Amino acid sequence: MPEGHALHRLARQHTGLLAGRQVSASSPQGRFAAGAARIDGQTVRRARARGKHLFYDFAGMPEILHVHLGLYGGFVSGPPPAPPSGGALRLRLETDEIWIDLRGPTACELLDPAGEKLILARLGPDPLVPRADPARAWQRLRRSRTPIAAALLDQSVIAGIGNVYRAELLFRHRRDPLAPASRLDEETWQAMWADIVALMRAGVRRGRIVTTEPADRDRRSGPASRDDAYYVYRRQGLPCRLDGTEIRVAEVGGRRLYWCPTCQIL
DNA sequence: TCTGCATGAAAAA
DNA sequence: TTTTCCTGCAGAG
Repeated sequence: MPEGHALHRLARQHTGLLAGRQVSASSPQGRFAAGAARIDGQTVRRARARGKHLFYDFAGMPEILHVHLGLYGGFVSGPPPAPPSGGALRLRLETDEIWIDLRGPTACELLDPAGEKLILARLGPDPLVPRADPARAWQRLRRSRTPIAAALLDQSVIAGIGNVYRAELLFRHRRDPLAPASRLDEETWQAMWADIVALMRAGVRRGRIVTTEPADRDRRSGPASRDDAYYVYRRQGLPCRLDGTEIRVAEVGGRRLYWCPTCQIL
């Protein structure tokens, strides 16, 4: 489930649950045993998200916990008592009031501040970070001959967009996904940036991605089914919502891309 | 119960 | 460009 909105939501949630609290940490699976031992007994300052990365700061130590969920990773949390720690449980954090389990992450490691800086340095602007600078992304896009659909997934261009947001953003702006990124004009890019900021903020509020209706504050839930929540994502073979053309699918940038070949011609 | 696929990205080649 | 990480789910049987 993790595109950028999900990570920002987790950061907010985990800050609320852990900030100012001393945590017990363990790695029943063993793969993060040394790191968990270092964290054990520390007081959490806060959790932060940048793109699809999570960072946890601690009050009494300079190291930072870095988590990247990748495709499979996920958190589960709840009130005590914690369930038996079976399976590949990479990290469990516990306070008197909450347990948080992390399974299957691509990255779960302790970094020094320089290591964190290295990761942040290779991330493009994150639409969910206030005052993030879309011009940094524009400087990359305007010179890139790769398909716009591949460029949008490149985290060093924009941080936080995943396969759902890229397909939906391209549809909403009628862009041919296979056209070179450099074909965009600056005005279009600014409109796309404003749109992805609004879409992802709505995603944080709702806890899910919905691109087919306005980001209305009062309608937290949105459409009942996934099919109604998207214009093109995973709708291959179904009729386009706007003109009825069959939605297509192809591998672009290493992931499956969905688009309407008649609506998206700009 | 089994199989294939999935919202990601680094390492290997 | 391909492989690997190795979880969870939906759909088939």
